Amino acid sequence: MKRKNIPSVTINRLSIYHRCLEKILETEKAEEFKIISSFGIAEITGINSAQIRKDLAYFGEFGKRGLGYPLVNLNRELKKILGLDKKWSVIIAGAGNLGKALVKYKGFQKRGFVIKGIFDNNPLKIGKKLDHIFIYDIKEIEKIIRAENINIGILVVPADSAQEVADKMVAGGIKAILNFAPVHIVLPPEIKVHNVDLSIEFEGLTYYLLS
Amino acid sequence: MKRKNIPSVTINRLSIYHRCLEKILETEKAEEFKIISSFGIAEITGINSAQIRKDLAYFGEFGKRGLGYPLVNLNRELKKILGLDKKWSVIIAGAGNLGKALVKYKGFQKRGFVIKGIFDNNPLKIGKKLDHIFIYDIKEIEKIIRAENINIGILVVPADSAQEVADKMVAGGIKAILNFAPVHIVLPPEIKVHNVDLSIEFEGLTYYLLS
DNA sequence: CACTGTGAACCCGTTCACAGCA
DNA sequence: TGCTGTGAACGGGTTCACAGTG
Repeated sequence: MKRKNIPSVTINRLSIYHRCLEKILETEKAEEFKIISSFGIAEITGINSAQIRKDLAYFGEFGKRGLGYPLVNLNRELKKILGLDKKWSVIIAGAGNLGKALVKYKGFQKRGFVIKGIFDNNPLKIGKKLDHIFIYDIKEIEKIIRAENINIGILVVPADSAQEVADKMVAGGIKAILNFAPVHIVLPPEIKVHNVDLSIEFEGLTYYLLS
Repeated sequence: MKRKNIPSVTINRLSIYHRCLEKILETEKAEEFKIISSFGIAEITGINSAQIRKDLAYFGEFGKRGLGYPLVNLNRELKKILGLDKKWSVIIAGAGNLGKALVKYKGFQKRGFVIKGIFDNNPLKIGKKLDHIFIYDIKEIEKIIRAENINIGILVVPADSAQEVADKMVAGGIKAILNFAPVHIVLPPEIKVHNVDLSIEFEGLTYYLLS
């Protein structure tokens, strides 16, 4: 796969296109021949149609000129590109409020993400279950990542311990981390890290409320 | 305030700088004269030092050449710029898992965000409390936004009802919305909307795991 | 000397506009 | 005719490099 020079925002948008198509297929009962144009997707997603065509063109020629994109086929291609045709093993480090919410979020299973365990250092939580998922001692995280061949780690621990836990994840052989802790964590370049920072989103809003 | 032409990513970074300074002041016991350089902040945040200087320069000359930025003063300025020296009234629409997690998240109070109410359409939830915050019928959202002069609405409802609830928020006079629902919502241009899309973050990771 | 503030160069994603094709 | 695919222009954020200054 020639996965080079593709802007990461493009990947984010592919994810939006995919969800858009899924929604249509869900509601309109999969008609094999249905076609959607870049303008149609633009209408729903609010993204510029030229942008959509360019994004898709990075990965192939999925459309038919004069018509548009075959809905079912494009959806399948997007799944493949994003890796959503596979199962992914996930663990969650941190059994706090956000960790709980993520465990219970049903959208993940639907997209092929399987939560294989939760980790915490609180003795009151260790050994219990959260929505049928076992809570392990954080000390075991490295071992279990290796044993279960976990792909993705979700960091929802306090900022102070984020780096430390991330290091353990990497030691266990994890390849990607979604970091909710509000700190910059430093890891080997081959580890893919995405940061989700809720405070930033809030503080961005208040800024604009002042003007 | 000359709040024009400033990239929104700059605002996000200001928020990071602010948190960085807060952290230092917290741990090192506020020394009024302490100075930090753009290189120092760069070290901690992983952001290019020229970038940091340029971001700060949008809002004034806070530093001293040859020395750096006075820690306490810069922190105060950032607070002012981001509007974190004020109290903000917030409501949450949707008492699901994520809504619950947000209510319980203590970082908000610390930053001046006061949650004034939660809204849901589930009769089993209406009238109860979540972490001392009352759960109202979603039908009352417009009324209460107006009565309580709410600034910010958090949308954590299902995608299907996101637009509808957002419209109600706007009708009530809300000025900014943080949208966790995975749909594109259309609102008047004067309403500031930020989207937080967790699925996108996950699907971005799986893409990179394939290459 | 060290570090800020900033014009200029650079880089890269977005948008335009249109040739190509069903 | 209608819409894709794409080269080219555009726009704007990032990085560089250095003058300015305590």
